[in-house]
Amino acid sequence: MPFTLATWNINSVRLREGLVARLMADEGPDVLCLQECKSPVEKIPVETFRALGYTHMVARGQKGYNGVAIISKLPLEEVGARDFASLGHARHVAARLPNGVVIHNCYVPAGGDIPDREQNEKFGQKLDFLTEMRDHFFAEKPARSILVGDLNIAPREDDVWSHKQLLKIVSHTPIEVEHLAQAQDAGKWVDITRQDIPSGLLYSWWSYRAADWDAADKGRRLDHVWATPDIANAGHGSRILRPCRGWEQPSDHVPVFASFDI
DNA sequence: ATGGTCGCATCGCGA
Repeated sequence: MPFTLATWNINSVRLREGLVARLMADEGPDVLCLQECKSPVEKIPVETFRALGYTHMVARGQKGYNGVAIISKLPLEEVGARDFASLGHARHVAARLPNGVVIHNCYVPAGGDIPDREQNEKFGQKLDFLTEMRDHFFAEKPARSILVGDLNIAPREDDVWSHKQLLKIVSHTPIEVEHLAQAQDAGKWVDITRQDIPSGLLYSWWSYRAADWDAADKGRRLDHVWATPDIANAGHGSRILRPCRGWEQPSDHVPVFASFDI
C-alpha cells in the first residue's frame, strides 16, 4: 500500500481552513499531519476535510495554543498521545495505518529567545521535551514507524541561511542539535528528507518578520520526516513546498512531503 | 544592535 504523507505547521487550522483544503485538493497526500492547530479538537473543521476525502482524524487540541492532528484518507487507529516534559500541552499524537505503520506527529516547544535554561524556562522545557522523547524511544524501540512534525530545530549547517549567524539563535544552537540527535539516535530514526535530498540548502520556515521573505530567503529547516530503518528504504520523493509560503495569509511554515512504497 | 509580524485565551503572550 504505497502512500504519501505531508507535515505542516499550519499556525491555526481554523484561520487557514481554506489553505489546508487547497493543499488537499492540489496535492492530495494520503495523510496530512498538522501542528499548531490552535484549536480544541471539536472545533477543527473536519467536514471540509471529509468532503475532500479525508474521512479519518486523530488529534489532540487546546484552546489557542499548540495542537496536533493526523488527517487521513486511510483509516487510522489511535495509538495514543504523550505529554513529554509534562507540560500539559497538546504536542504529540500517534496513529496506526491499516498496513501497520505507526505515525508520530510531534510539535517540539519553540524554546523562547534566550538559549539558556537558567534565564529562560522555556528553553529548558524544550531540552527536557527532547530528553523525554529520547528516553521514550529508547525504552520502546519503534518499528515500522514514521515520525514527523515541527521539531523546531534545524540540525545541519545547510538547514539554515547562515550557520555562523545562527549558532546562538534558538533552533540552531549546538545543545539543541545534540538533544535532537540523541532523540533521533534512540529510535534509530532516519531523516527521510535528507536521505532523498542529501545536500544543499533546505528550508521549511521563514519568519513573518522579514520584509520580503522570498528575496531575503533567511529560512530554516524546522519540519522533519523521519522513519525507522526497517521502512526507511521504502521512503522516496521528498519535497518541500516553498510556494505555499507565498499563498495569501500563509503559515510561516510550508508542507514537507514524503512517499513510502510499503 | 535593533526591531521586525503574526494569531488568539487579543492590550499580553507565545511563536
